[in-house]
Amino acid sequence: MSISLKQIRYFIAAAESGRISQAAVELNVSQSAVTAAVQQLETILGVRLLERHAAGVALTREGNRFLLHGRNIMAAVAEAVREPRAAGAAVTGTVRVGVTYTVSGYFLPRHHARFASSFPGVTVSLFEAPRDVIEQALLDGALDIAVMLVSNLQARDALASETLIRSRRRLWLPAEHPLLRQGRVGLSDVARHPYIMLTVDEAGHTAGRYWALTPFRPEVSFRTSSVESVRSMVAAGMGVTILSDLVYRPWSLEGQRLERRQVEDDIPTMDVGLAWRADTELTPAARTFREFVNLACAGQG
Amino acid sequence: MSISLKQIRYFIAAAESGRISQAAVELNVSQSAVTAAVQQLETILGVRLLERHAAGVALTREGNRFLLHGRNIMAAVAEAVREPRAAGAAVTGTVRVGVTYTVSGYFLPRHHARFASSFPGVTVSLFEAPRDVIEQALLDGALDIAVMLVSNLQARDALASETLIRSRRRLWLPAEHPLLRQGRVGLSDVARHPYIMLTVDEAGHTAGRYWALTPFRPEVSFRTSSVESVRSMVAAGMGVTILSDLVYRPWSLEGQRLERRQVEDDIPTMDVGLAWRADTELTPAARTFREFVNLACAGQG
DNA sequence: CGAACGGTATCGGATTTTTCGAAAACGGGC
DNA sequence: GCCCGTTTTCGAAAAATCCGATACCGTTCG
Repeated sequence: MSISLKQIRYFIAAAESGRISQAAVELNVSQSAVTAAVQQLETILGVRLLERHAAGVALTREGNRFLLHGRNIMAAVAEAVREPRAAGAAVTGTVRVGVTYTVSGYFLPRHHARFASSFPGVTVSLFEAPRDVIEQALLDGALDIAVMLVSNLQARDALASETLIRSRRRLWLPAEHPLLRQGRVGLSDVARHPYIMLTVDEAGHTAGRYWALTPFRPEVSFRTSSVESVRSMVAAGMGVTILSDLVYRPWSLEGQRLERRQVEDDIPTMDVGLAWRADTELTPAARTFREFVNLACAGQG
Repeated sequence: MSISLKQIRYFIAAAESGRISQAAVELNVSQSAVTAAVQQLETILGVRLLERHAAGVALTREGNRFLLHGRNIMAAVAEAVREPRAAGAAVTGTVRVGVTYTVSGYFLPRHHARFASSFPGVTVSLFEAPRDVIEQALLDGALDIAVMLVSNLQARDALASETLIRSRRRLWLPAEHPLLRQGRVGLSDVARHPYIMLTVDEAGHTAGRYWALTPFRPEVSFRTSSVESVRSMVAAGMGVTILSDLVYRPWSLEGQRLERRQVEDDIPTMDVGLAWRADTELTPAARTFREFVNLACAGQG
């Protein structure tokens, strides 16, 4: 049997009032219904959520934690039900969106078609460029909004930004690589193998930041601006690399397998997000775009 | 009748496979069950979610939108069910938390007791100070993490941060104020009335930023570092102010009523969030604290 | 020490909801 | 105009939920 919203609603009421019988009154159901709902929840989760006392019930640690989750779920449901009628049929206009390399290939495509069908009146005009060009275009007013790696953002004062997803960077290896069999893998181990360096989206610069915290340096054997090329070279055993899960695929174009491993050292995540000019209001079309992408990325951050 | 998780699950399956009958097979239920679930959903929401064609079903605009919400809900549920057993009973240690004025009075109390009971092994050591002092303490390693107004953060390179909640800033007015009856209210209107300026948490500096975008200036009649005092003075009709919803209460300490109105001009939100030193890993206790506060604030941002 | 009290757990029966399978209606494509 | 795959409809069967009464348990008070 599976969890249900009713169980969550009853549990929240019981937790908040501190008495099952009181919660039952507030919910306009019988006390036994609330008791049963909480018990079902406890059975499914395999945890005791409430401590039963003579004076009522109190939350256990796990109950406390689940209460937070439960409230989030109910909030998400309320948001979903909240006037789905006004689904922006009326919004029209053009939104000029700047994107960087990684974003245009690996992030935006998932959402683009969906946005177009949700908002037929809004035209998305895409513009791919390096980070600095996009920042300037935003400041000049040539772009309304940008989807980019916000961790690389420079003009933090003049541009507002928000993070949409965080993608973990991990070590990419060919199948049968010795590091796959090793217990722990750190940057010191990576430094002993040829390294394929990606050069787009300031990947080299980012890599420099976390390598700089160690005494080691990657032994770069090849630099390329193509992720497909990185995959092929790693799969062919010509080197290893560290890149984000967002651009990872288990197969190279030639069909050879790629493996992936967590690195012990602390490597920052790759943060994809939105940026726009801070001191001007977004156009209606841009605001719509922002809301949509936010919604589409919620709950997978 | 109310929405249920089953309906959402069935709808998502139908939307993804594009055929109700196919979705039914995947869900191991009959076609009619899926049909009924989608219809119930459509009835409750008052919107058509799927277009029925001879070849199957396609999402409407509203269906598209609801699909995103539905996925978020299911993700939230999955997260809630995911091993609630390991609810950090084992985590022990001390986390040194820096807070600024607004946070310590209006944000943290809600979560503090709850955190303490969820993680009895973790001691929270609180330290209230102005923003600049806290930033320095983070950099010095005297604090593990801080809860503060991240929009005011200065050391953006050395400190990592994330936003927890955004609180809208609105105009506070005494009951029966003429601006309450006016159609639209902008900063130009506010400038014509005496203004009570709060001086804590760089509120004055923040206010300066959005006033600077207009030709108007607030006619400051009084400056204070006490929010209670602001409330009392506004309630008594001695002036108006613009402050965030987080610190708003409908009554002053004397029991007089306060009203609140949206301002036409674009006023930035007050963003409460976490900050910590970027180049060192969080301690286990600090990580626990971070995860907890994130969870507690999800779905109300 | 025992009875009264306030609370939760349990149980059987009634009710509501959900599900199923078959048949009917629908819409394109040939 | 008919065929095919699909969705909708419908009544009966199954499942679940709910209720109310009762049993139970710990505290408090006489």
